[in-house]
Amino acid sequence: MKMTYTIEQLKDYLKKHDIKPSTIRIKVLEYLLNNRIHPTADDIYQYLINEIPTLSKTSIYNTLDLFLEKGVVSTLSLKEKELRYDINTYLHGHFKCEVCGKVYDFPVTYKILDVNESKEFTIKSIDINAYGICKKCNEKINKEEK
Amino acid sequence: MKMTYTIEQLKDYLKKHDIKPSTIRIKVLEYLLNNRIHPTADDIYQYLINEIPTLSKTSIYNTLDLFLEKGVVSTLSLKEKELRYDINTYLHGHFKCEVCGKVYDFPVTYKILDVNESKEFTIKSIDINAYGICKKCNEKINKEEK
DNA sequence: AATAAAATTGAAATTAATACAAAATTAAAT
DNA sequence: ATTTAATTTTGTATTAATTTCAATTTTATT
Ligand SMILES: [Mn+2]
Ligand SMILES: [Mn+2]
Ligand SMILES: [Zn+2]
Ligand SMILES: [Zn+2]
Repeated sequence: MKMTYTIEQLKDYLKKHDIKPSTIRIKVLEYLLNNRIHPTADDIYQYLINEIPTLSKTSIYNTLDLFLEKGVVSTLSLKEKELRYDINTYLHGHFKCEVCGKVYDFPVTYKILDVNESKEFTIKSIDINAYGICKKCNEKINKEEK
Repeated sequence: MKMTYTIEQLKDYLKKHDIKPSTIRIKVLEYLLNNRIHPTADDIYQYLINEIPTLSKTSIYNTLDLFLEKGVVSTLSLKEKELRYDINTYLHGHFKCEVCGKVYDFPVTYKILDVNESKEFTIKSIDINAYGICKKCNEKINKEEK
């Protein structure tokens, strides 16, 4: 993991979101900022257990629930059992490759928000989740076929 | 539940989707066609257990998995534990009211498919899920406030 | 240093979904 | 019609992500 943020920066990030900085919270935030792979709670746990041997899974859930409440993360409910977490809370779409399992971001134009014109609902958030095959996997498949 | 379909119609519906009609499959299909509320497997089970006292939950899962495989239903992965099923497999968006919990359909313009222009992914399906407050709940809240 | 508040842990409970073999039903073959 | 094979349904056990919650540890306050 690239070390891109100083402890002070991470602490400020949390404070700005009305979260008291603790060791675990800083580590989880650092992981999320440096690993933008839409990790699951377990992904985060498996990585951090190396750094904090006494770490419990519950602490990861506690931290992520708090982050969610304070708007530090958003969740991705893709068609899989585990919930994923995203440190990027700005409007953007997600694409899951059904071959390699990776989840990619893609830009979403404001056109999509035309939906919001509807008088029926007050929309607070929108998720746009696409499924298919990514470029890399497509190329691999084409190679094998020829 | 309004009886809108004859047994023969239900059988044909299944046959057209390459599914052998059985009692349970017909009943599940009938439920899905007459109750367009995006039910969970348990919703379907709780209703049908009254009609088929020997019914098992596994049969509901088996049936829904088969329906999914044959394209009779699509699934909704909203930010909740249970998966929901939709007999409407045409492109449309979903709105979940965070107050009453109901899931509504809304039309999706083809604009959204501009996303598909991307050279990075081959998109096979798109889910558009919105969250917020529905009209009914909004009105109720406004009344209480005044 | 003593006390209170907050954060973390660990074990147990919950629960949607899955696995799978046995039983029951339906279809095909004799 | 009876036997045999194929399919469907059931029931039990298992899995695994998440939740609950009381006990412990850490941090902040007096
Ligand atoms: Mn993202
Ligand atoms: Mn729908
Ligand atoms: Zn891929
Ligand atoms: Zn509502």
